[in-house]
Amino acid sequence: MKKEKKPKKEKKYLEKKTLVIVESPAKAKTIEKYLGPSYIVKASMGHLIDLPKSRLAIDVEKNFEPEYITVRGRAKLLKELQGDAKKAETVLLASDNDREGEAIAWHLRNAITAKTDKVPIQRISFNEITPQAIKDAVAHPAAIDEFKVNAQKARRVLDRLVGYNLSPLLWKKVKNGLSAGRVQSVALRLICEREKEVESFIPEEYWTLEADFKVGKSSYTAQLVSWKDAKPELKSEAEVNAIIDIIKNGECVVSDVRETDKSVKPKPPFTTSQLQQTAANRLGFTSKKTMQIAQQLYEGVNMGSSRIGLITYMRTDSVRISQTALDEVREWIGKNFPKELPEKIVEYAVGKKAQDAHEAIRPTYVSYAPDDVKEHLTRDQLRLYSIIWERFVSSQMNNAKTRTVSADIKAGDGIFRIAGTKIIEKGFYQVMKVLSSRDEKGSSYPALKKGDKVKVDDFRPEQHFTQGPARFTDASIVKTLEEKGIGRPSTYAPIISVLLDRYYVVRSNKQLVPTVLGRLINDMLVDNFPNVVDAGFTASMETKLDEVEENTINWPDMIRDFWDPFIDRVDEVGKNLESQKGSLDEPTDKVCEKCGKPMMKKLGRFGYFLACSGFPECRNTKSIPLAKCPKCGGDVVARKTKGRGKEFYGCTNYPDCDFISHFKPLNQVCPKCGQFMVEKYDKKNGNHKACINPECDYLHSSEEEEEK
DNA sequence: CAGTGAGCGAGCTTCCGCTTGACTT
Repeated sequence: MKKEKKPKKEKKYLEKKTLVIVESPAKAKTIEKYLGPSYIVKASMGHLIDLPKSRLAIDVEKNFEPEYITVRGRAKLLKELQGDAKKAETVLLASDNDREGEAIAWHLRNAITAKTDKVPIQRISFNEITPQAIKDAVAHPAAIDEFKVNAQKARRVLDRLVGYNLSPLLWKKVKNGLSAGRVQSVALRLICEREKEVESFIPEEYWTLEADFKVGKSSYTAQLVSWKDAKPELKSEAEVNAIIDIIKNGECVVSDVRETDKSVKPKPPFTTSQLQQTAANRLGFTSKKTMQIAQQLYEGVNMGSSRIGLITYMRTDSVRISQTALDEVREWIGKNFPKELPEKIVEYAVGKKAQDAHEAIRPTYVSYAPDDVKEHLTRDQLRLYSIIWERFVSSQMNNAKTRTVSADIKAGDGIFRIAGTKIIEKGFYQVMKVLSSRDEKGSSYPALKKGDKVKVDDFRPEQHFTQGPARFTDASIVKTLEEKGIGRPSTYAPIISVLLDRYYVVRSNKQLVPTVLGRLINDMLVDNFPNVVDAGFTASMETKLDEVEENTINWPDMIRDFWDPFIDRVDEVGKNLESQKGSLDEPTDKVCEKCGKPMMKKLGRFGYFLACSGFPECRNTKSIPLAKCPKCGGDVVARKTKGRGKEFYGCTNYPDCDFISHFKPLNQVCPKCGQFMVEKYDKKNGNHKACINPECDYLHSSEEEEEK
């Protein structure tokens, strides 16, 4: 509203400035502070120019020339940057120092030179946001690396060709709206193959034997670790009883007592994948939730009067730490735990596949310990910040040391062992609150001496079954993808989300379980495109991209080698493969209440539903009944909340009946009270079944037995 | 820790990788 002369003055002032363009706005703010008033720093917020979404936009006849357009919704920002560039004295493109960043710089340069050829444009790069690193970068501008840009172009074109040819094939053969791609289809394959292993696993019975030994007043429980000089392999109760019979009346003597010290190293600071894994395992966060909260910590939290970014950038594949941060953390450790400060900086190896554009995820200021900031954070923010802070600080502290005392008790031909472990030098554990509660407890040492005569008090034989492979979780799929070089820090969480969105996979008690649809798609892809939906495909792509980057091969040649056989195969499968449409509609034993025909289970836009098999004559549909409502006897069905689309379970008689639960009903009735059972998960009991009735305490572990 | 609440039956979907707000079609 105020009209003053200021804008004009400022405009003139801007003319003399250097325009710096980075990717992230939070980064822009920090860098502007470091560079001072003669620089103006703006953010591109990722790619502004890309392939259009609505069509292939690659001319396969003309060397795979991509047709680039301004990304929808980004025209305004691009114009603004072009305008700023025109006014500026120099433009420095400071997008991330990796393949994608180089491409962003290239697109920006092209877009700016299309408007003006007066302003000099150069590329700068840095791998950490510290005043020194930024000043160094500005002092050494360079040209855009065209070969690196070509490598990104090749990657982009390849992914587009794969995704936009395989997906329509699925629309034609299975169902509209489905998708396939170099990354998501491999992730799906991993999950499906693991499921097959889970299914084909046959548990085998085995037994362990523990015995209680009495020594004076105290009693020790020891485990049989050796029988006739070999590891005991007890397959049945009879075998265990045979051993018990032999040794029950014999003499027992402590044959050996050993003390072993072990050094425990702290873990390296977090990369994105490690953060997601640890947050999933320790805090129960999904990858998506971890990234959302990390973003909040990165963007900053209101602390008193100012807003402070608490962590460094959260999408990184590197464990590298800036010298500034190392100096700071060593000073902090020296002040607070002087005995735990190592002589030298602790070094961690950066992964071979890492592009290393950013530092590890660490607190921006070590001096903000979790306790100091807790009143400014939500519970989840605090928990995530705590594991980041602890992981970083501990990574530069001394090792911890544990001592294990183990005693062997000889009983006939058997050796029973008892061991106790304690931490004898706390080292880095001293800053670990969230992470170490379990490790730190330890157990007491057995007070036994060699030669002590002991008496068996009791035998405790126990039956076990070998455990099959575990299904993937957010943590383990991200770990596996990273190990295989599939996906990037910015995509790990979205990969899981897309598999869930397509109904290829469901999450059940934190486990990723493929659906019938997911398995059908996977079988189809593996049968017809085994070399594309394979981790090896990405590995060989990366090798070739490196060659493009070194200019030893041309990117269109690389694509051509892949394309010719691929498109032939796509055409062949399109012609010859039988359509699977409708094969996913499962018959059910439910009967349509309108016409009496059986109902079918179908997958629609909003998930599974029941539809009358008399369609289109009878258009009756309904939600899938999961259980009987304990309040009114109606059907309990899955619903989604309006906001975040989180699933919950309610009665179809709503609003007449207000029954609701967020636990998933099982197809099972409580033997104690007759209400339905639900899946629950908590730290204490793990995955288990429980009765929905709050008055009823029936509960049992799902590990106990498989009911047929 | 509490609170959570359509309609789906067809045409226009989809990739991977960067990054954050969200012009109203």
